[in-house]
Amino acid sequence: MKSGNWSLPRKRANGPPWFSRSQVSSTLHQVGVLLELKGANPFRVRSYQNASRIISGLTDDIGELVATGRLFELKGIGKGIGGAICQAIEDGEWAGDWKKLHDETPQGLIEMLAIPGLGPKRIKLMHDELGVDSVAALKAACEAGDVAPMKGLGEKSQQRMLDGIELLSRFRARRRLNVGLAYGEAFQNRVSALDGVIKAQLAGSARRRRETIGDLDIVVAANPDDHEKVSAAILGLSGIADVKGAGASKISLILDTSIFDEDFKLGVLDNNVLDAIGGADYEQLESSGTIDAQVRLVPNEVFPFTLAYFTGSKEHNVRMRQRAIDKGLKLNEFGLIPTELAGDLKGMEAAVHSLEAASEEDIYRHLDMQWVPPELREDMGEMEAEAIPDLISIEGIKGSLHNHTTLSDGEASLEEMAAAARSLGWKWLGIADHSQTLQIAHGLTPDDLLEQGETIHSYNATWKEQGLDFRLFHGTESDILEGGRLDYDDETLAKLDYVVASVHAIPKWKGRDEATNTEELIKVMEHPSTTMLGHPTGRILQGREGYEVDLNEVLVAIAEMNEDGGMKMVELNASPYRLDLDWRLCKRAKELSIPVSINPDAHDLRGLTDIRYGVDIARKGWLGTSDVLNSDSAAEVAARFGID
DNA sequence: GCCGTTTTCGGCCCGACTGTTTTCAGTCG
Repeated sequence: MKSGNWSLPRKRANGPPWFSRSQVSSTLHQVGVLLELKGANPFRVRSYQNASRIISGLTDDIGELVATGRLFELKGIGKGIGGAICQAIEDGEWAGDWKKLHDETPQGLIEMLAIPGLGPKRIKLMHDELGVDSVAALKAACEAGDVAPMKGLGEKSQQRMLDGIELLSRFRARRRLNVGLAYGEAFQNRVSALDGVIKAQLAGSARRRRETIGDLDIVVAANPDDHEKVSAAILGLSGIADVKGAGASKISLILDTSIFDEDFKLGVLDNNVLDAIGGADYEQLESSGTIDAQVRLVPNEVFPFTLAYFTGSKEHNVRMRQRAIDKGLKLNEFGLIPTELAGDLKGMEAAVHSLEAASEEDIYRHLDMQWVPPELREDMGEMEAEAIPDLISIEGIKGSLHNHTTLSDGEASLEEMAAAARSLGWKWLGIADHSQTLQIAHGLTPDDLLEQGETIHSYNATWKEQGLDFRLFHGTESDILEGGRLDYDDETLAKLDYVVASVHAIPKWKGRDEATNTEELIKVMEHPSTTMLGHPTGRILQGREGYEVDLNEVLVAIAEMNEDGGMKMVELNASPYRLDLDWRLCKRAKELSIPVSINPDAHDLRGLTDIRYGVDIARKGWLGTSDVLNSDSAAEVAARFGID
């Protein structure tokens, strides 16, 4: 989940609150992991992980929760954890035993957790018995043959650890949504086409549209008589680099890029992104990449249960099982079984007594619930919600703002971008090239910018005459300069349809504290010409963390500006390298009635189609048609901008 | 560590697979 610095966060310059919500959440997560490595009671570990998730999903101000004592009303926050949070927020001091845990645990043990097939118990064993305290030390111990003779281990375990270390060094454990989905959809298509397969569907984090995906889960329905045949056919598919395990109902594979029908290509990335993810070497690495996949083979009548189970999330499943238990039912991957009929029967044997379900909808109905779209299954409010909203879909997208052309650092002309947007069925397109300060991206001078505006207006006039239902909007992606200023004079800005304000001087912003960054973002949003905040944290997924900022505070400030009839928005940057605004905060924007603008930030024609990842994340953030600017007609967008 | 029409200790979701065992522990999802 969280990566990066494994130390307790330092308190901010002025408080209380001395720490932010996200700092508290990641600290709880870390303490949970450290406890696990220490061999603590697994339920105690779970309490910390639970609390971490609860805190990360909060929208209320944490300082206020502590001050009012409402923190303790949250289910899952009790005397121990809640007390420690209060102490941290009010006094700026982390609990003594948390500090001790951090001090006593070697950094290397945490890194070892990333080795596939190696968990906290064995890591502790290696540390206690062999003094292993790093990935390198473990590798040396395996190569020296010190691991195999240990009790409960053997040659194969030792080799598995070496394989795991090799895999870790070859590729990072998680993949971005676009890459994970590309593998997943290719694999699903191949499996679906096999003889004897009734249906095959991607589950897991890919189906839930997490921003990164660890491995693929695919659920396959086939008649039991065909299972052996189907299993053999799957193992015979091209695109399989290795088979890690194969049982009667589960096959564990490693896929490589030969699963794709065509060569694996990344498309055009902007330099900012490319730098953060490792430059030109990255494409090479990705094109020789692999991904793990788990296949579950089940009879057709069991399929909905298995699909729901392996879609997860784990947290959602725990809540679902609990709900089933409350109704005298037992829910697992084989069925939903009345407890008195289940008795001591296990797995498929108990499943013959299951309530019937033709689809996931039926499972939820048996539990008196509305079907929950997979994107929402994170135990982030979906279990308590009175109604599940109608989520935005790709069909509801009529256009997007924040796209680039050859005038700045894009690779397609204005005309080409407009034509590509029309071919997607869009009714409008916004062009927002970089502003003058960003010279590395050929930021536009005021003259170039205004000339681009003239061109756009003349196209619009021509299309209107021709009766063509398409319109361009003219904007800029203005850099946010020192002191929260925009990058053009007010007179120039006033001639634009809209302004996306974004931070690009990332190192500078990362070198400052949260309060200053938050203040400057609010300042720039207050400028009358600013329409929306672009990629709000500047993060590059698996490349770099964003700058420190209290986005909740920024969103609240934007909402206040809108109270006076303003129409300020926030961007959900749809680039799979960004997906920023984070989905966890989309829900917050919705609560505050701030329109979210899903923007592909396209630098070429193919880049426009990145909108799909933005839609995925918007759905994950509970956004419906009315919450998203992109579902507006051109006339409605114009009205929001206050233009004809 | 959290929770409780179970008010105070006992339970906390559950199954497959692997490798090591000869009945089970560790890992994963």
